[in-house]
Amino acid sequence: MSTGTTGRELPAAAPQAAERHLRVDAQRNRERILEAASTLMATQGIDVSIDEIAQRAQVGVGTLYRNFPTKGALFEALLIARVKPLLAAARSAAGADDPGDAFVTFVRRLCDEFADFKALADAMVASGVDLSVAKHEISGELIAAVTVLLQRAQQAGRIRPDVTITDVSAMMAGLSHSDPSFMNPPQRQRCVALVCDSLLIDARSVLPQSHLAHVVTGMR
Amino acid sequence: MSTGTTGRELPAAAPQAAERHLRVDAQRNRERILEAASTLMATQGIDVSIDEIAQRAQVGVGTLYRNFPTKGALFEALLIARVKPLLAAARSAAGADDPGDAFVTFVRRLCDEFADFKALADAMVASGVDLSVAKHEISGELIAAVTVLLQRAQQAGRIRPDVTITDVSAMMAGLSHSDPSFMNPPQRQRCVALVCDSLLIDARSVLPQSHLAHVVTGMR
DNA sequence: TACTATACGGAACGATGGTTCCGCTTGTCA
DNA sequence: TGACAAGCGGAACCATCGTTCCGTATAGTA
Repeated sequence: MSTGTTGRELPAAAPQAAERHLRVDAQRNRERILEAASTLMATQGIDVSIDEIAQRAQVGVGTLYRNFPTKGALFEALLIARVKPLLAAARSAAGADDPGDAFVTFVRRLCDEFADFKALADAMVASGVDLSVAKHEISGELIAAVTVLLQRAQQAGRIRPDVTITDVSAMMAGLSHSDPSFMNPPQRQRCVALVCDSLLIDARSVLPQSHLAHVVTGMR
Repeated sequence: MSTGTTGRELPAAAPQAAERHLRVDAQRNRERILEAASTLMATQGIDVSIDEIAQRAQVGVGTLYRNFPTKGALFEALLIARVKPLLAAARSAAGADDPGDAFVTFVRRLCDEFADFKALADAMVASGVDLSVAKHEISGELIAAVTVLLQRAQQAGRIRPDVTITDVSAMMAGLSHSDPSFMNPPQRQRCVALVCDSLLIDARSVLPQSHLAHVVTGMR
């Protein structure tokens, strides 16, 4: 997929490194691009412009496109790097002693990740498809892992049995809004706690303080 | 414009419409524009292009701009028309016998509205600011009315006391996603039920079926 | 009917943003 | 050190979209 139609051979975003022998400056630039993109997508999400990324990485847009054939490819490369540890976490959580707690912990982590890297939330929201229909391999694996986690927690009698993985996905996507004006990280934590309360059979958590502590906004 | 809950008149839209004496063709075109915009924004949200609206209304873009100086103005005119009945509903709900049920009913209606008119959801999400900080007058009134409704329900011991209006706004905004691939109306209803369960002190609703066309949610 | 203020249509404009092209630079290797 | 493939930068291209402008059409009126 994504071979440049011009026949210009490009190091593919994901399965590179091994065969391809990059010149040292090219290697350095590639890393710069990834770092810049990661930083910017963390705060601005998918809406960062290519120009801005290239500028921050101190390369020209041409260089960026030599490494990643489209904006989507760059985006995906970063996303996969983010999702992989989540996948591992979900799998290990599924084997935990208390699947109920493990589930809640994982959901919390997922939402923290959204807060740390807006692009991830954007991906889940804008093309929520990816995570519920397993369009991409990695997304499919994640959703599969979370499904197992959810089932274990339900079998253990901790999560209400009528909740589906689609419900969970949808709620997570809902919490992914990153409009900082009111869905800031502390607020998100409160909402996560509420959502978890609704999923758990016998829980009523103490809501974390809202933005009084760290965040200064004009509200309230 | 699908749900004919009540005669939701399309707006006379602007304050100046009263004194201005429009030519009959101009009047007709204005109505066509509002109708086209309403239809398109219901499904596509704020992202509809002006060209598309003008085309559907069978007028030129110039005509559209003569009636509404910016895209935002047109958008706002439609939005106000949508929010007004909601405002009335919130106010009347605040005086209901059982504020807890009234609160839940209102929240459900709000989400239905999102499903029927994506632009409303977009407004709440993209500039969620409007509803939580009362940037616009009508938004401020709505949030004030819902605040009263929430407080009554809390005083009646139905809604957990640690929940704030900001929590409610944030959750509502979260549920406003309209990616039809997985946050379709039936799915949204399930999520609304879950959210309501998390807000209520002593409730565990029966989740509506996800694939049925119309659903009855029984609250206990 | 003739006149004119009002309204109309849609080409053109300017901003934005992703993508391509190509002349120039530089790392690498013999 | 010299040659050249690999890599670089960024102007230019193209598509989209909100908005403006202006020559033309017509409703309303005398």
